[in-house]
Parts: sequence; structure tokens; C-alpha cells
Amino acid sequence: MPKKFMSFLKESAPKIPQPVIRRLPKYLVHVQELREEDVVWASSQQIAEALGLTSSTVRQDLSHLDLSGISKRGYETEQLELVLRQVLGADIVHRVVIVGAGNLGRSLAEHGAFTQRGFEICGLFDQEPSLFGRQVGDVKVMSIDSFCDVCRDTDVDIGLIAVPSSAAQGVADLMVQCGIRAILNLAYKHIQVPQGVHLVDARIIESLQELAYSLGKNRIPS
Amino acid sequence: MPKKFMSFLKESAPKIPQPVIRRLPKYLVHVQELREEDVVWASSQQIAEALGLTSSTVRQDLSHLDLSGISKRGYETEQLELVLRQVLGADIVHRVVIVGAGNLGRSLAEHGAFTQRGFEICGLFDQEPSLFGRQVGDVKVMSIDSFCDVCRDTDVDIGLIAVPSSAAQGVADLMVQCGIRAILNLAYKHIQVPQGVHLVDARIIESLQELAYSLGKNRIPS
DNA sequence: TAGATTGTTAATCGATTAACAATC
DNA sequence: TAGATTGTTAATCGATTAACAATC
Repeated sequence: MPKKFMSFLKESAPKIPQPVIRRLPKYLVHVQELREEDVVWASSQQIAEALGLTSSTVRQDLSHLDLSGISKRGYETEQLELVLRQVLGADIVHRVVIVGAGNLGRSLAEHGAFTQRGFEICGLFDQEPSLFGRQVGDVKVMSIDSFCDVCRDTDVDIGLIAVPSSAAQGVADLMVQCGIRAILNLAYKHIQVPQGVHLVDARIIESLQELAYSLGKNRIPS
Repeated sequence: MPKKFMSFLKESAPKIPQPVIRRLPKYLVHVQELREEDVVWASSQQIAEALGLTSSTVRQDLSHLDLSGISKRGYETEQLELVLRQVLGADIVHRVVIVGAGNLGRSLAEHGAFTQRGFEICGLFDQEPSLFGRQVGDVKVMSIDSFCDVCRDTDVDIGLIAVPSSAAQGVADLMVQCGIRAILNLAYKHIQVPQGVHLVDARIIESLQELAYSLGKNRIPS
């Protein structure tokens, strides 16, 4: 198959395995650091070492991208950053709405790191009338009742669930109903979405529990 | 091998595979819901359906726990919750310190869901003098300079990194130096820790990028 | 009892790692 | 050129799924 067509395929029918996709942000962060240090080339071995992977994994992962390394030098950091940004959508702005204006929701709405990375908060919603109109970052808290209308007027890419776990499924249903096809769930709750809607769990409490397991403090001593 | 000794083994030398551990919190949340609805028995099939798994996976997963199901009925929800809580350390209190008292760090310190789940915030630290003494949830912001002293006085289980990515590695080093052996990293940065220290990444921005990838908005159209 | 469901073994699937020819 | 490093194929490893005897 001609190389040109191969690259076309990679762009139009990308079937990058999930474990690889989950590592791509790591590569992006690292390569951006390298570029800040004016490093022009990075070998799979060097990248692997910095990220706690094997060089084999790095080469396999990067082979899914529209990019070529060069023998004896490795990968050009500028090109690598470019391609990673492209794949991860880091070079366009994604519009994010947050439902839940409690501590967590508000702090995420104000969190500069999102905007810096191209995730623009375009709406913050809650149920609680006393919060309506309160300025948080660049947006004001709006009533959840206006959620669908706002989604209709704005082109929303990603919905963020920051409500208590008991309300999480309902919010997800609402988001799906309003046409949102990508959801990040911060609640401690398994959520069901229809086929075609992408759901990722933030797993903060789950992560703490995983750490608690690894500490094994309440294991019966032998 | 006698059954009694098997169960002893499971408790003293638990080698539950990581993918299983990551699913255990899901089971716990679900079984707690079932118990609120006074459901006494749950079959692997029912659990699988609720959590988007196969019944085979559920049975395999639960076989790592010190628990037996009963043919024709399934698993007793009370016993299942008990065992899951035990394994995930949800029945004892873990002490958590947060470094970084910005929006995110403060909101986590105030986040009721942590305390509810047995993670007690016992310290919140920052570099910025203007924040010192500020009351956030149950704690006051302290100087990062006092971090090691506080860790020495308190029995800290888990350290939470909520600083900008450029400072994250330094904070991790400090935590390790002060004897913390379990770290949850909320920064968008790969962090290196010595062997024996447990690190979990919260991956919030990474999750947004994963969703951005799945939306594929900036893919070259065919 | 008959049928449903467990616990476990075997089969499949997919991800990671190793190896090595190609190449710069 | 000689040596390092890629890209890719093959081997290994581990996780998930299927199957089924045991059992309630």
C-alpha cells in the first residue's frame, strides 16, 4: 500500500487502542517539556525512561501516529508535539459545560489549567437558586432548567458531571438528551450511557481507595 | 490446600491484579445502592448488567475476595459490602494531606465526599504566605515549610498533589522524603517516585483529552 | 427434582515485550 | 564505515470470556 494512502487511513479511520490513547497525554506533556528545554530529538529509549515505559512500547505507541522517527536520532520533538496535539485535539478549543456548582464544580470552572489546555468552560449549572448568577471564573452559575436551551445555542463538546453521586445518572441522562456525546464523570458512581456516547470516569475517590488498598492498613496481620 | 489456609493466604498475601482492584470500587458503590434498596442477594449476572461487565468477569473478580456466593441465589449484599469495604480500606479512616491550596486544593479539602468515605483531610499546605491561616473545611492553610514537621507529628497515609504541574515533582519528592508512601497526583505531569511508593494519577485533563480524541473534531475529514 | 448459579479450568483475545532486519 | 535506533514481526504475558461440572 502506498505510504500516502497509509497516512490517509491513519487520519480517517483511526483505531488506536485504548491503552495507547491513555498514554498519549503523557507523551505530550513530556515532549512539551523537552521543547521548553530546546531538545530537538528524543529517542524511544529516552522517552521510555522518562515516562516509566519500555522503548518497545514507545515505538509501538508512536507507530499509530502519522509520524516517522529517524534511525540514530529518534523522533523530532517539534513534529511529535504537533502530531500529538492534533490527535488529542489540543490544537482546537473544546467547549465544556459543568453541571454542579458546589466546591468541586466551581473550582473546576475556575481552574486555569483547563483553559490553558484548550478546554473552555462555557457554562456552569446547578439546581440551587441561591447560587444562580454567581460569577465563577468566566461564567455565571445558571439554573439547570436552562441547560437544554444553552446547549442548543452553544456548540457544547464535553459535559462534566460534578454533582453528588445520587444525582449523577440523572445529569448524564439530561446531557445525553441535550445532544452531548462526551461526558467526564467526577461523581463516585457508575453511570450508564447509550452506545455512541463517550464516558470517562475521573475516579478520584476510587483512586484514593486504590491507594488505601495498596497501603493495606486494615489487612488482618499474619 | 485446606480452605481455612486459603482464606488466610488471601488476607496476608493479597495479590489481586490491578484491573480487578480498579473495578472493586464499582462493586462497592453498587452493592451499597442495592443495600439501600434492601436487596439481599445479587447474582453475578445482575451485577454485571448494572456495571457493564460480563458475569464471568464478576465471578472471577469476586473470587479474589474472601467470600462465597451461593448457587441459585448469588452473593449476599451485606457480606459483599463488608468484604469490599475491608479490602478497600473503607472501614478505617485514612489521613490525607493536600499540598496546593489553590482552587482545586481548597475544593478538595472542603469536599464532603472524601470525609464520608473515610478520607480525613488533616493538612493543607501552600507556598503562598497570603493563604496561611485561611480556614478551609476543617483545616487551616499551613506553610509548606512546616510540611515535614506536621507529617512527623501526624500519621499521614496519603499525600495529594494539587499544585501546578511545574511544581508537582518537587512536591512528590518532599512527600517521599517525609515518609509518605501513597500519593494521588492531580497535576498534569508524569511523576517519578522510588520503588515502594504508590502513585496514582487523577488524570483529569488527560481524561478530557481522551474524550477530545474520541470526538475527533480536528481529524482531517475524508 | 429441575433449573439456576457458582467457582474454576480452559480458550481466546489483546497488550506488552523481545528480537532483528532495515537504515540513517 | 560502524554503531545506534527505528519500524515491525514474532513471542510472551496477562486479562477477559467461555464452558461446564459441582451444588444449592
